[in-house]
Amino acid sequence: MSGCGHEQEHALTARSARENMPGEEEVARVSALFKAISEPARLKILFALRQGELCVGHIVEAVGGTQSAVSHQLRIMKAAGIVKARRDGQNVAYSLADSHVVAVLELACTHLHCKI
Amino acid sequence: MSGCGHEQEHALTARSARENMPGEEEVARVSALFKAISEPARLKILFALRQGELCVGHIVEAVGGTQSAVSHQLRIMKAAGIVKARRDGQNVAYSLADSHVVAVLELACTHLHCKI
DNA sequence: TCAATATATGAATAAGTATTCATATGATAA
DNA sequence: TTATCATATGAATACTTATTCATATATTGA
Repeated sequence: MSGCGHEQEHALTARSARENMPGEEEVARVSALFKAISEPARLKILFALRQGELCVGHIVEAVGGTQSAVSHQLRIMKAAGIVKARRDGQNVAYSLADSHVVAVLELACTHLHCKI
Repeated sequence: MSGCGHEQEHALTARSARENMPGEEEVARVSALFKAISEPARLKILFALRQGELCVGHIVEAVGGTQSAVSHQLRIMKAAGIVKARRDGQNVAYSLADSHVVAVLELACTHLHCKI
């Protein structure tokens, strides 16, 4: 396996990595969160909602695609705790669940050296 | 489409969303980044590398799975600019490309109210 | 050079996920 | 209540992505 030249240094790191490895359930939750914001179509919805609350019809206008697809995507992000919904008469208005989402987005953009 | 009750407020937001929507290419880059860190197997590798540089053999020990699968996952994360590789004799040592990655991870955990 | 070890990779299959289509639900106004 | 508009959803298909298996490459020591 690892007759690694840095046995001394790496062995400690490896042991520490095993000991500090989060459990399957926590890993799954983090995974679900990133999956929910990793599809281009959903990212566009997030970028739109960054400007403020929007009802589904306006989201469809802003990001393109069909009403059905957008609705499915909103459901996934709502289940992941990324957006929240509020019924408003015939419409349903969506908004970002909290500020962490935008912060994660902006940090990612910083990493990519892009000026979104 | 949207005879939305909040026409006045939402119309401005919707226009702003359209105007500030990043281009396809930028969306794709952000998407690729989040995809790269969204698989449980890859997340585990990131959690391991958070402790410091590790060669492939040690990563396999820390996260489980086959050598081949881990190698494929490392390739994906390297292509996404998340980890970097350094040959060290027979081994290849991997480490996190920069601190933004850990920051994104930790922010995500904050969002999920988990104490990783 | 040969054998041994560590890592990488192409191709196939398996698994997972998005999109579409048809239709259902919920709300309003007539 | 009925017609209409906005949104949601189940099921099927299409698409994308991960994992496996076999094997290739690279490095070191004998």
